[in-house]
Amino acid sequence: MTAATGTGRRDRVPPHPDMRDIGLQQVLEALVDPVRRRIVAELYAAREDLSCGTIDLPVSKSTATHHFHVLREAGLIRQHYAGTSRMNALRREEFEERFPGLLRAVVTGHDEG
Amino acid sequence: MTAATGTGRRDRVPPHPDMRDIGLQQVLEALVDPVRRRIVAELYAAREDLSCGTIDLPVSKSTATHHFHVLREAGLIRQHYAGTSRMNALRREEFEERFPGLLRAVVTGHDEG
DNA sequence: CGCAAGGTTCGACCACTGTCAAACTTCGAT
DNA sequence: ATCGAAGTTTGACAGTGGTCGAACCTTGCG
Repeated sequence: MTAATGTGRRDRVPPHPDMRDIGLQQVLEALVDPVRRRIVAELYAAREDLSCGTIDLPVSKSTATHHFHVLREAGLIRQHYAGTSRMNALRREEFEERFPGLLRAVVTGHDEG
Repeated sequence: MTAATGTGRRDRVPPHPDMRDIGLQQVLEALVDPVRRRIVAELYAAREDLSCGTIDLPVSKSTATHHFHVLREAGLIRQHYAGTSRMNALRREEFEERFPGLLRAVVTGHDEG
């Protein structure tokens, strides 16, 4: 059913929310978790797509999946498949336009982890 | 040390943490709550001390007390008594120095409540 | 084909946190 | 000295969300 967004191939491309539908509440809920902030920080530093496995996290795979899901729903990352790997990238510009200064402030303010 | 900001009269001045002891985690946990963000936003706009009662919140008094406590512990506000009223003010400059851009980004990104 | 690598889904569990009512404290005014 | 206004403290409760293991699904490859 329903040919997700676009390409038409398989719906192996998960649904990404429009940035205008993202609320500050949702974003802060996403960023309050240290594991998720770590993901964001790594993507911020990497400046390129990273597979889930590339970012090593102190949690199980299923938990990691959960975190990536939350970040995607909050408009922070974009995901797509490359083989069996799921690639992740920050939605920098879009996010910056929607919440100016926020990403930087959060990524910069590192002190734990 | 430290001399809790000011008068020295009674210790009706609650303990305020040193800004250097505040972590990003703590700050985000404080700012993720809509009621607390509302408090911060009002203080941000007011630019002067406000008593707890002045800021009307959709919660009971005891809950309000809790929220102010969290904000104080997170280094976001400074409190002192004036009669039976407890006055609150943002720790603007200090906070800005410790977490540049964060306060503005959060207060600016209003969309809910 | 069959198998391993990389992720996902599904329940279940547990800790944390926001919430309130009730009783209490402190100060100012009557 | 008494009363009310403004907050605080305490205890209980409920919802949420991060966590895991186990079973499952895709894709790439030999």
